[in-house]
Amino acid sequence: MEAITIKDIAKALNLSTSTVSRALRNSYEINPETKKLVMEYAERMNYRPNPIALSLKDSKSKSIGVIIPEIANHFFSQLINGIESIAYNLGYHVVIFQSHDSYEREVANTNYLVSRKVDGLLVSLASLTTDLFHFQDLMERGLPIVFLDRVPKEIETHKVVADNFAGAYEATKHLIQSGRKRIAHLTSPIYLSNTTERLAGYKQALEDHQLPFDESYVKYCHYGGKIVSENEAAIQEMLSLPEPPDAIFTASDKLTTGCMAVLQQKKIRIPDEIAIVGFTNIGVADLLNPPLTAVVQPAMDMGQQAVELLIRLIEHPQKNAEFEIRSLKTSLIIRQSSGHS
Amino acid sequence: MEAITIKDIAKALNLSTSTVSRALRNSYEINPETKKLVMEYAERMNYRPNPIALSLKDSKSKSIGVIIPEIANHFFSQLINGIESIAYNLGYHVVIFQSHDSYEREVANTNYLVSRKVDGLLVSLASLTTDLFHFQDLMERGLPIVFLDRVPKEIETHKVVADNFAGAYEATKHLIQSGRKRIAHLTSPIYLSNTTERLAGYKQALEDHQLPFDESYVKYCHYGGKIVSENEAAIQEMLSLPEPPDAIFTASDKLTTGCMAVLQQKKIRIPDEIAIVGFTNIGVADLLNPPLTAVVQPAMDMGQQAVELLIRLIEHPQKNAEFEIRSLKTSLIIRQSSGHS
DNA sequence: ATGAAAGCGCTAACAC
DNA sequence: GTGTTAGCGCTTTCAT
Repeated sequence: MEAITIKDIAKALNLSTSTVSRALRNSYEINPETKKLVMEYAERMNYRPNPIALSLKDSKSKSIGVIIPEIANHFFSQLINGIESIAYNLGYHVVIFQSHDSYEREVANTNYLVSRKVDGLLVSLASLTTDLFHFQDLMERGLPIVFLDRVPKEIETHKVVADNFAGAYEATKHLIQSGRKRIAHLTSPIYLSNTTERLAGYKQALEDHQLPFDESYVKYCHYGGKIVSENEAAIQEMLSLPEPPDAIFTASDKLTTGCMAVLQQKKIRIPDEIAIVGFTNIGVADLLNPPLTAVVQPAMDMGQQAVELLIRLIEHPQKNAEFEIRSLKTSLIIRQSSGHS
Repeated sequence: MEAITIKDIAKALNLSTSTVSRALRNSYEINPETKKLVMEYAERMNYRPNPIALSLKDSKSKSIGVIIPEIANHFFSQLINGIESIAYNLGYHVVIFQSHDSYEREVANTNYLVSRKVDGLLVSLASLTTDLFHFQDLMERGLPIVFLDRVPKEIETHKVVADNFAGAYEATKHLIQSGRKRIAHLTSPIYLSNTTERLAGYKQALEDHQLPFDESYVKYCHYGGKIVSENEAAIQEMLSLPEPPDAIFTASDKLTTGCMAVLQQKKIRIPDEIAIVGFTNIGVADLLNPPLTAVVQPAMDMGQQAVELLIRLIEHPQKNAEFEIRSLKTSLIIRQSSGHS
């Protein structure tokens, strides 16, 4: 186990540690011969600099913290995929925490990551977070943060999101053009940027096609579909309306599959009785019954762009910053659940 | 940003750093009054020990490395879920790497993690790994490693697996009892422990029920279903047999969904023409067309038990060790794809 | 009961 | 071109 250190090399070669250090970093002031000697020996002994010592030295840990609602979710696991791939190539490692959509856990994770000295934070907000002090405070103290997917309006920094408005608009328009008149919207808590933007796209599509907007067709699920009963209740409410919907536009992975499950269990035929379009990155949309029409987010790409921005921020701190908001295109994949003929 | 250090406390309180250090660690040799003073001040200033300095001191990083084939996969993301939850509670953080089932990436990740000084490794082997030197070498140098799910026969250490034999046996038996006679098996490369064990369970079930074992009914997918064409080819071969199968037992998430996709595209009706049982943790098995009969692994639990074993190994290194192999029960969830009437 | 000093591995300012 | 030294934050002998 005992790893070889610069000191060992110095001793073996009868040099000082600084010379060795400089040689290894290919400093111009070192004699080429010495350099060669050192490098070859280091290579031969399989020397690896101790990253912890480096971290202690310049208080950089070459790691970034990621706080997301949950891992076991198609969208987020693809996001992580993108994050890891880029971070790895840029020499950073990634520490992942799940908030499970709880404000308290989000705060706890944030504090922990900061105490572990991450160089920056990548965050997708918990659905129940409304107070942003824990992030604002850190940013003021100079910690780079980039938000992605679920982003706060109130904080100025880089953000990477899907074009939720356009995605929702397209989904709703598609349902309208497939002949649906009473389109409901099953969505997450209104605090989320996602929710607001998707709701706006949905409304705009209705308006542009001369359909009335009816508040009672919009149901917010506090737990974003993770609690079955909540899901069921919301859908039951919709179905109990004097004019029940003939289509539902669902706003997330869990909400979509949850909704399909409830309809299936109630023996409501999709799309005959109710059409569905879901905002989801589920991998097997093709294989569902019926195959699911989906608004797909470029999750990998979102993850990649977010780390890039974060690492740029870490390595070139901006003073009076120009912050970017990147909005990536979603794509509507039409299958049978939307009843398109 | 500037975090408060022990030195700051010492200066503020007119004490030496060592006294402060001892007071904070509640050493018996410190005057209760001083102790109280220090602790209160530390609390008030929100002092947090610098974990990097601690790591450098005793060359423990309080982090564990995880190497798995891929994140964006139901089984593995649940596994990570379990791992993270326990590790977090025990004060460790988790660094995740994906091998993408490539031997080279597995080796590269291993080396990287070791150079980052993780305290231990949790590994699920890449499907193409046959040479285990990179792990053996580390273990001999004293690095604790625990394998899970895809484990090597040749290495002696703790291992956590699903009871693959029983799971496969049960799946196959279920197909037989549902009236199927020609049951094929679509699986991963034979090097994987999983593959061997599931194959054995499959064989045993056939034998116990007086059905012949026919080698041409078993297809190994080198890339485990991740390359569509390979999947297609394997299934095509099965279908072209003089006596094509009337059921397929698939050995993994990707293989299962891939198989369903191919059958669907070929307009082969499930389960009428071909029944399917899949070894998979896919979350929406219910919603598939048809609903999928599945052998489900206790992925969360497997992850949790594996970290526990690993951390135990890290904190109480065993000399002439007794190693555990934990084999956790799978459960067969019967739905329509297996044609059970 | 408290302080001084060394050391974990590395870098960099400052000698020479 | 190379060596000496101090310092990153903390723990831990060894003095007192």
